[in-house]
Amino acid sequence: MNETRQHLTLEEIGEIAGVSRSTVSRVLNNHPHVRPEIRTRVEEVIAETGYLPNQAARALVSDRTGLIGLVMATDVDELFGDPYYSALVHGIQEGCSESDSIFSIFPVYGEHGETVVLSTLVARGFVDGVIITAGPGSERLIAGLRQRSKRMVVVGHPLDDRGLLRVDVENRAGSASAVAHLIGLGRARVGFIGPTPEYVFGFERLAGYQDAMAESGRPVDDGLVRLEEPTAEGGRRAAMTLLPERPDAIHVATDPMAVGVLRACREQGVRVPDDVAVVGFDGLPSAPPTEPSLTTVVQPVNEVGRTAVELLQGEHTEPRVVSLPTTLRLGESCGARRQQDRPS
Amino acid sequence: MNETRQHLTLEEIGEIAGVSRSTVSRVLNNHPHVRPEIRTRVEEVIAETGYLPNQAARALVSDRTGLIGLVMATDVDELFGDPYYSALVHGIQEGCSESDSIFSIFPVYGEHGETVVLSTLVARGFVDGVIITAGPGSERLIAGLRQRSKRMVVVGHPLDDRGLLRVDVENRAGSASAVAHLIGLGRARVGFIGPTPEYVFGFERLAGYQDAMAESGRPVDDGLVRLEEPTAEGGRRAAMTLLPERPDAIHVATDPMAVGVLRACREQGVRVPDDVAVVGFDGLPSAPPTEPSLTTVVQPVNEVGRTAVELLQGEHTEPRVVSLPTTLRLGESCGARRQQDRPS
DNA sequence: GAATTGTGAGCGCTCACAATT
DNA sequence: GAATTGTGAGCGCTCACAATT
Repeated sequence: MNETRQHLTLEEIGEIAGVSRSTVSRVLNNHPHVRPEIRTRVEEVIAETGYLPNQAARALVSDRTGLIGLVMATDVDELFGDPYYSALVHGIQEGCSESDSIFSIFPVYGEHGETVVLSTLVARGFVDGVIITAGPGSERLIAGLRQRSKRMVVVGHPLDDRGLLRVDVENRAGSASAVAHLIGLGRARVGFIGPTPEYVFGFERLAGYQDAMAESGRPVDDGLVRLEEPTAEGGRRAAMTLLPERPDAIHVATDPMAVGVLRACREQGVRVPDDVAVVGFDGLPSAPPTEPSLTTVVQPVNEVGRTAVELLQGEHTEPRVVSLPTTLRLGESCGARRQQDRPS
Repeated sequence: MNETRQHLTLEEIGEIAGVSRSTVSRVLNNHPHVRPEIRTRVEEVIAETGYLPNQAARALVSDRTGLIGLVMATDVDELFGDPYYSALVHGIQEGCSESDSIFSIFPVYGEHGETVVLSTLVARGFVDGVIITAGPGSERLIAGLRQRSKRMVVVGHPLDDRGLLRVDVENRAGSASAVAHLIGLGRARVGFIGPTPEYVFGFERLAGYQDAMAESGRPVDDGLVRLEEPTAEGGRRAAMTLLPERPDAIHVATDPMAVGVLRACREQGVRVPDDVAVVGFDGLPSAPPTEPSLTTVVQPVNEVGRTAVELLQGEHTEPRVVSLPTTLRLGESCGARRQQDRPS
């Protein structure tokens, strides 16, 4: 049993291989200018001894750890089970494995946790860069990180977006395309249901709705707009007060809210898509299916994750926003398919 | 704007405060033997400058990082949404914040990821210790970590359990108590549905079932035992072949499987608990509710997480298993409540 | 003489440069 | 003289010890 000795050093490996620590270091880091037979010998010794370089020493001199951290300021119970995080983590994983970084998630809990993350984790040492998602729970953390972190990429849109390196999706254009689609299907009274104002993406999606309405020459009727908490229950509540206004289409700013809207329609005997067409926003891979299936604006969360890693790796330190385009995915809830099915 | 300078050192802080780097270090690490006024002055300078110690340098000399890593060998899509991980992460969080460690999750993907974790992460440097859950997907990783890691705690029971520091729950006693409960309610033909043999906990829970049957003097009828994949669908399949044997009770080794069993009963017109009593195993906080509500053996996953951290912090390096007791939580599916409701 | 402070060395690497082939 | 190797210094801390009050 080739007992891996606890603390071999470069120096000792060099001694065994009959070279200096520098040469071993060169082999380890794939530097050129090492004679092939020496390289082979050193590699053999490394394999035999099971030597692994001390990361702390490496980090001390190179000021890099190779770690990328996703800071999750949300409560654990929420983040587990959230299809958005699932997709985002997936994308970040891909990005990290392409760039040979190690991906780690730091679940942050309470103010104490925030302090720890701010100080120990990021500001001095543990990670080369940090990815953090925007949202009401992370505003303070982002503010704190802004001053200290060498590298931070924010996913989404925090209230205070000054001077950030950000990745986002085209919320406004995405919602506009959804509403334009509904209008194109002949819907006349298009409503909007979205989250309360602390969610910036909700604002942007509302703006997209207004864009498309204005574009089509329709009056933007604030009576057809409802803002609620971005959950299924919030969507249901919003729909309960919106349906009496007799909309014939609703653009819902998040899929979970759209699930609530569908539920409200069922409860009220409103047929989807016949009476009301519904188009959501999110289109996450692991979201549960709905009945009828949901037409929705798909945000490329996987791409968002990969892009966040790329930005973190890149050289640019100046503020920058990368905005990724969305796509409209047709389901049954908007009535488009049915129309296609009809003989023309 | 008090621009945080990028790389202040202990030495520089000392210079500003008019003391040596040693004194600053003592203040930072709360060592005794520092004159109060000096301590105050140093603390002021630290606060003003926003100084934070370099973690790499600290780790290099102290051989500790303060990081504890949860290695997740499962596919991300699975682990997100799994109530077990959710509860476990919660417990580990609590344990870490009590012991002033930083908690990080390392999602591992594919063989490349395994190598990275083995070498870079654990063996030399990044984390002080590693927590990893047992399961078919993590056997190889555990084997690899076993030789290298200074500290590893395995949660659950891997096939190869030699020489490990482990935390587990009392699977056998828990299942035995469930079955004893069913027998005590007057059920005569008690069946067992559990996972296929690569899941060690399934074995143990089966053994508990057999214990309780033997204890009550009943024959252990293998015709009443079904092993399937540990999912709702697996549970349903198992029940489909077990129900024709006319059991009047079933102990199901995992709650997700029990959900499938309930579904099968519904499909077959078998009433729960009237015709068949069902007792599950898991009792996770964020598991979705069932109809009827499930009587189940509750494993203290939160405690498991905390205990894992404690073991990691502790001084013992000799192999050791901590086994935490389960509790039986009554729901409607076993018929106990109904009996209590009856006038006696 | 006990409490407080500073000095020297060293943790294990990487990098620039000098020394070797 | 170009390719290859080794030496010295230093990254920013902590610890043992010596020196100071």
